[in-house]
Amino acid sequence: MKLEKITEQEKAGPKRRYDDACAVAHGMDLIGDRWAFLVMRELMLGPKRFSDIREGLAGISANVLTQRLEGLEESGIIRRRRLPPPVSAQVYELTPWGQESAMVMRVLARWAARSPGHDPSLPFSAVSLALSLRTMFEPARAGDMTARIVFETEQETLVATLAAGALKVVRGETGEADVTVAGPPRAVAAAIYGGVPAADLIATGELKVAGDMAVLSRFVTLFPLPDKVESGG
Amino acid sequence: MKLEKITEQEKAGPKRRYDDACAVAHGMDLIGDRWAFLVMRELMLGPKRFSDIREGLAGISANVLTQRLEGLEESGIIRRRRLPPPVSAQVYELTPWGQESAMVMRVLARWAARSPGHDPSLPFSAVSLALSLRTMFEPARAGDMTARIVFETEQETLVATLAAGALKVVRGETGEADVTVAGPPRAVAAAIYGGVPAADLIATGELKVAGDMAVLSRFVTLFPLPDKVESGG
DNA sequence: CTGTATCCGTGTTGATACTG
DNA sequence: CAGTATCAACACGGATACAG
Repeated sequence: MKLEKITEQEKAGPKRRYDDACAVAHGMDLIGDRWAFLVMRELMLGPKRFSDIREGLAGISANVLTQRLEGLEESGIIRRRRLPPPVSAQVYELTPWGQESAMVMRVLARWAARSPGHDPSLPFSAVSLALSLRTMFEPARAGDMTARIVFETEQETLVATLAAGALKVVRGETGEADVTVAGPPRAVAAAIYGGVPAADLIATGELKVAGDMAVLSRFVTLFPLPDKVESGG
Repeated sequence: MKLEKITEQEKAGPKRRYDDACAVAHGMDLIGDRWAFLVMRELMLGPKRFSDIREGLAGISANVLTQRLEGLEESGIIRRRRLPPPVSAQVYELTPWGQESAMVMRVLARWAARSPGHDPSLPFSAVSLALSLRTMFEPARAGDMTARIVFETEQETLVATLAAGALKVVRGETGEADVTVAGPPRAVAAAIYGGVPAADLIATGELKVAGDMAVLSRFVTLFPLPDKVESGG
């Protein structure tokens, strides 16, 4: 009976979209489905496999992730690629246009960071840490500082390279560094955004630091958060 | 039996949020609910009443709009205000912080406008037209041009003021203008973004124009759309 | 007239279990 | 590892009825 492959859903896919030519509405059609934008976030540092995406998205279920990946691929935001034989795995990656959504993410994050309802005590992943560094970096504060800092978390290793007033944050690459910081992303965030002295975090065992502490001490001052909105709104 | 007003939902409001400290996730908590960002869009030109918001949002139902307004107010993005007695009506308006989401909207719109899936033939409102003008305006093309153009649509009257390389688009104000354009937002968009000569639109009766046609002819060239992504992605 | 509340059919989401 | 199947809970949209 499976010969009759009924493809009803193909012909009438009345997905719930906004019926609006406005580019804002179309933008929300693209990224507004639940989890969609966070799936894109997970891919911002490079290609990932299904399971790795899922690991970074606490709470998403497999079927929803499948749907979102299909939708994002259909929209041209991501593509799936099969890695060459040595590792026979499939990965998802942003298309060039998909990568340009980084600007949307950045502006949204800077706006949302000012929200009275933003709760920094919630879970925080390595990918989020990397993106937040890119987002909150203030070149003016860096001056001519040069540094290479490695962040080792349970999930990922991040390398931040500061040179010529620009900051690059990528994942993976190991290599020599001025400082190596090991610990959960939350603890790193506490040092950078929470104003908690690195020494305290080391003392409590939350962070382990090897290398030039002075570089780290200065580095953590380069990421000022935008001001919160006053209670009046 | 209605004496026992059970308020279970109040104490445990397990609204579906992302459990994530990442500012991107929080941003989607704020604007990601269906219709939420478009409700904000409707308020970008100034305060509006419930019914007027709803008119700009074809397809939204009254109960959903009520929920969104509550949610946005609780988030500190909008506030409700009661107009003084002469007009005993309630209006909704963006808070100062809510207005700053205009930047998010702008970047999202510019990114989404490049989407292969963007369909400009869908319904298009006066608010969307106003915002798109703000979004796509290219100051470099304006040079030292000065103009005041009035767009009269069925729903709203918009006034675009170009001076000193800056464009202001507001609603309401009538006043003298170099050109007055009357017709549906779609037709105006066709002239500005679709490259359709204004003369054609006048000939077919889609637009009515009074005043200096030369000003209009130049004005429509100031809003280049970002390039679409090539089919390859 | 301006919202708000309730009922209801339907589609989407999310948790668990399961298959290639 | 990479999804699919199933099912319960919820959100959405439409209609209607109600309150100021």
